[in-house]
Amino acid sequence: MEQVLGSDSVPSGPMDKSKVLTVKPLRCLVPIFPSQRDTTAPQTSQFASVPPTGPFPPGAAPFFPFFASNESQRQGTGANQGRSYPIPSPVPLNSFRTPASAAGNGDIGTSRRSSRNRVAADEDGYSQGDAYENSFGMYTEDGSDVVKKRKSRKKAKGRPAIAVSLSEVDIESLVNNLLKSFNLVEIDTFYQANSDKELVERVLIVYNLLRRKITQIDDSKEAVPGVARRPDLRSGTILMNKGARANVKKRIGTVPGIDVGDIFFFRMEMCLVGLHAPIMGGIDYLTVKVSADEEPVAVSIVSSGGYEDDGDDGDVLIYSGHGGVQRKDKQQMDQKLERGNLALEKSLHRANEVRVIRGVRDFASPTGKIYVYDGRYIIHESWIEKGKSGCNVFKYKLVRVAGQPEAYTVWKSIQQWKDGVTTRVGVILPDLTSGAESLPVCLVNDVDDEKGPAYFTYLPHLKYTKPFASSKSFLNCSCSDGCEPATNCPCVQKNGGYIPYTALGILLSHNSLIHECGPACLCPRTCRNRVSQAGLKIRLEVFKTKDKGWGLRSWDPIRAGAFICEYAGDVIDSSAVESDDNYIFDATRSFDQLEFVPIDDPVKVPFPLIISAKNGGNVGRFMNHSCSPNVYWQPILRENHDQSYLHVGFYAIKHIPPMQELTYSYGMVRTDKDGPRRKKCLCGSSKCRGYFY
DNA sequence: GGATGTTCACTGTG
DNA sequence: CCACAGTGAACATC
Repeated sequence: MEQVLGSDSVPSGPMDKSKVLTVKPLRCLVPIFPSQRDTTAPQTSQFASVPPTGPFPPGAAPFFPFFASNESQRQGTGANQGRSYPIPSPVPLNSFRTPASAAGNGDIGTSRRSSRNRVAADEDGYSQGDAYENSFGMYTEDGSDVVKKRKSRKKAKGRPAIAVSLSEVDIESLVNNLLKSFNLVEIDTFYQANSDKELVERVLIVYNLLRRKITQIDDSKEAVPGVARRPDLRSGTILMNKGARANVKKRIGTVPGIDVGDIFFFRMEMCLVGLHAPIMGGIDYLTVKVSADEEPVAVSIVSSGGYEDDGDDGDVLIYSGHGGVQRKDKQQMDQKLERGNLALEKSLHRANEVRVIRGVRDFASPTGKIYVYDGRYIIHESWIEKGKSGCNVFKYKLVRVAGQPEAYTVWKSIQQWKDGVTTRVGVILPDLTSGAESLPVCLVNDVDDEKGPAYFTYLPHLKYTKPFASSKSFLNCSCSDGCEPATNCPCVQKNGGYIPYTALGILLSHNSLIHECGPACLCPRTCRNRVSQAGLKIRLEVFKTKDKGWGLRSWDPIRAGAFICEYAGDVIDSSAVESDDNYIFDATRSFDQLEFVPIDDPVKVPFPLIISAKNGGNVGRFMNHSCSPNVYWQPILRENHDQSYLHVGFYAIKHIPPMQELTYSYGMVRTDKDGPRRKKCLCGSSKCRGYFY
């Protein structure tokens, strides 16, 4: 009914609202002026409120010198300095980021080939395990003093307190190692304000590594009541204080390094990369100078679901303003035209773009949410409605700017495919595994008329004719309820005292050999330490790519670290490799250090495993190569008395949105002398080597 | 009165 | 359920 009000409020401006509201705005409403610019034009810094060189928000820049000295001081005393692993010393500080301004033409990434020279270093082996693991294994005492300390630290913002608790020292050195590995130690101020894809990705990956690691540590302690269990916030604060963040400068419109469709699993992630700054609030805005006056302008909103409604059109969003809820007693009251609400109002009149992030329920983790960046919207109208309690609520109608890649609508389509409401176009087979997997795997071709890949037998698991023999005999566990962290279960011990996975089956740390429970272990199939044995958890599809044959992608969003599938097939001897076999997985190849996996010693594969999936295999055989992959593999060992079964597990490097192709690096043949096996690479990445194995 | 430092309120989340 | 943190804006001090 109020729609009537809404429709005529467009031309008549804000007067309606001030009439309805007795509240006077915090800042006066200056006269409306037309959007002074075509909104499709790039909006780089028209409203820049922060000069590129500062002054900087407190908490970021001023602390760099401090941390730098802290860093060098720590060099000799850190918890793992005594270890023999080569410290990734001053890091390949590839002098890296000359201010992005200089690279105005966006020619990034061409100078990074040098990471290759690290390959030579790995050839003489190393002890297994990684620095992070080991540095933690030593201290698992309680952290009861941590709580108090964190409070008192708040005063001296960002200053690392004198080490009180051993585990805090550990976290400090873990963080420093991570930051060094990913070249996030002292980010150029301008680059920090105006970032790019590289920085965004590195920040996100470090955030997730840190968060998972802290989760793992928390997990291994017995629950201390009162200790905050929010690794998401804790790791976020740490990175904030260290300045390891991107796009600090707020901006209207597109954020460098963030693509429409990108997904996030925590509010903190969006905060760290400058997509949406408020850690809780739904509306982000900045203040712009208008002659002598200032006014707020909205930059992004998070719609956490609930009230969007408006039927099936995924390009329209009805958004409610904030406020109107008494915090203490949860009393409802009228919303006021201030802060975010005022900013949205201003954006409406200026016809500014507003980024929209849609929160959707995460079915893999019912308590969690996934945030989908759905691109830029324009506010078309606003009005006031009476809420349930009879109080005034602001409503804004946003319409998606045309010409952007699909994002949220993809999610809607997938949901409909799953529900059987609509059918996927181009389906050749609804389940190419014929029921061999716990979930169906669709075979789809919507690009040409090829009817499917060459014949093969679907094998859900790796087939061994003979396991690797071991000289020693392994203990099996007897955890009848499944293995738990912080127990003396032999399988947990083999993993350095931890279970390598979270309760959700997310891999907790990179670069370690994963010891899963073996056939003789008495724990159930559902044990947390049998993630790769539990079958598919992600709804995958095999699809025809434009130019790379068949490929693999997912209907479900995938979290960084999630297990995707193993590489199934027949374990063969190196002498049995046929030259026309395009489905070889060869763990003895050399694998370039992945850019987004910590620069640590890579895991040594304990046995020379070669798998052929030519005649038989699983979905893993369809995953294509890429020089900048979103998936990587790790060896998994399952032991059984004196036998070892080595498996290859695929895990997500980063969060992967639905329908994005899954790729990993096939590696290089070590003795390659420009041999005949080289294949032209079509990955299309800016870092493409041009060929693979 | 401009610059800088401090405190507080506001915002849902996991 | 409830502690949690970034930010803007008001307030305080230089």
